[in-house]
Amino acid sequence: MSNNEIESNLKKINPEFFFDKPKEKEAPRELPPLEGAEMGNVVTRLPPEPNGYPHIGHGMSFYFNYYYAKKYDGKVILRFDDTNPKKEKLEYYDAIKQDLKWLKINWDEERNMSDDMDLYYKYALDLIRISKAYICNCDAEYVSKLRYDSKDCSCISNSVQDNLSLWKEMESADEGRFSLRLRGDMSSKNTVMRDPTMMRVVDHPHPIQGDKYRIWPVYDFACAIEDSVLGVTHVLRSNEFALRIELQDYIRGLLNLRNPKIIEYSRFTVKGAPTSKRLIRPLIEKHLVSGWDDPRLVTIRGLKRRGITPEAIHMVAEEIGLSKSEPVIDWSLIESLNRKVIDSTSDRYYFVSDPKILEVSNAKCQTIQLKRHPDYDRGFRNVDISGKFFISGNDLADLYKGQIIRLKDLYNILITDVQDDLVKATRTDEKSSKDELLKVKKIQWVSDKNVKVSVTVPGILYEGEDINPNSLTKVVGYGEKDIGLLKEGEIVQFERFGFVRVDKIEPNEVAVIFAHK
RNA sequence: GCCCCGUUAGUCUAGUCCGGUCAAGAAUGCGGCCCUUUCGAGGCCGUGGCACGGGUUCAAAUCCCGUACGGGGCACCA
Repeated sequence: MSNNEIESNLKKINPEFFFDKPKEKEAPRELPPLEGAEMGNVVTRLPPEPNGYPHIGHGMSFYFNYYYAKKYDGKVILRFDDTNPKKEKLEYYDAIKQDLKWLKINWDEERNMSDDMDLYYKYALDLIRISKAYICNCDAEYVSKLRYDSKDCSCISNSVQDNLSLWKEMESADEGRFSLRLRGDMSSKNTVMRDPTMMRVVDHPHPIQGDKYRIWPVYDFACAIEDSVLGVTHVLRSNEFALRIELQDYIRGLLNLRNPKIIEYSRFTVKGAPTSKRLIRPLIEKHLVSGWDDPRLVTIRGLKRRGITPEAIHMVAEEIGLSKSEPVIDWSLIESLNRKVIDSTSDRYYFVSDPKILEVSNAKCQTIQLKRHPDYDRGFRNVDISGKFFISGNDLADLYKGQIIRLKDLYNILITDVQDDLVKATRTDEKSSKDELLKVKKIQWVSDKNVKVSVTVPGILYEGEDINPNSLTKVVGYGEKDIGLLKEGEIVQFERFGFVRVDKIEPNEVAVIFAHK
């Protein structure tokens, strides 16, 4: 049989097989269902450490946890992981909450790990009593070496009584002298299981608890307990914690605590932007960026200042998903998603960079109305015009004598003279029929009643390993007068220039930050 | 060094557990066309990929072994 014969026979047997199925419009991307989630019974947590300002990576993580709590009609707990008094600062507790609110991520309950010190003490003593933890007085470096070699130190043979009395001693001991270590498994391939420290002395006031406590839990111990006693059902976190699941589950097992379901994903980065506090902090300290809200940074505050919206950040999270590979996204993705969010709500204004004078000889003084948005009804802006205009130097470069162009939304002009920074023209009705207008070059303009505008243009901070010294540039020009009436934080579009966010309104200048085209 | 996780178009992602419907995407980028008094938005079309090498099987992106590359862990940080 030839292929054609086979096909025609098959058509007789099952004609439906050959129908072209209509293309179904598939649903937009959505995060996958959460394993083991029951409606109304999901509890997640947002676990920031109050030691800096959150960046987009934290934002993703916050969003995932928030998203699933909402999706399953559950609860999300904001829990500050503040068990290292040396690193936490009071200002960050509040800053993080502000950033979360701006991100439109709400929480149902707020906690600090440091509120539960008594609980950690109780469980620490439980571990000692069941002989699953011991006080170790070896120095950190020595312990580290032994753990590396899977060897016990002699402290492991301390009796329960020894440990209980050493615990008392530890309460007033110098920092570094004693630690409480779990009896884990020294031969485990998973090095975090090799008798890790659970509690240690930190001789430093805590931003909330002050000097009340000197013995502090380490992350694994506090987290193992908190995730259980707070009723957390699902933990969504990045994979640097992957090896701690075994440890935290083991601790909970010893203490008869319930395990949450843990889901991991890789941390992601934005190309050319440092995406960790570890990398951002030195940039600030060396004044290579202006602060945590520098618009070149992908901190939440940096993104905000640049005009990226919370909705766009949510969309990025949904686009990336809980991926285990290591995504390196390009700014263009953020920009594209952000454009979708702001395009319909951004008023349009005219702005000319590198302004050059345009004189229109037979123009008359008048007030005209321009639409704030070409596609949506957002009202009008009034512009007073005379015969003197400013146009952008870029546009001037393409003009020539005898050319007819359109001052957008105004009228056509015939160019009569082009000099380095001056153009002369006369108003004309030529080429203004609908058909002709389609082909006529249209440029933005600003009347002589205008406002000075400076646009800060954030660029890529890193090119490969190297800092880009020209990552922040400035474009100055004139904008139509109403730009001076905008409010700080507003996002508008300068036509044929790009979207900008108003950063600061000063008496004689409006400072904006360029978001993207 | 040891251990864990990953590798699907330029980028991002679904599929991998339970092999065939996957010559695999609704994203983004790029190219083209349409629309538009913005180089924005919108619409349509196109471009382009299963890291590599073996094996198992009638059949492998999917299972097994190995290699390479990337990330993470081995803190009295989180």
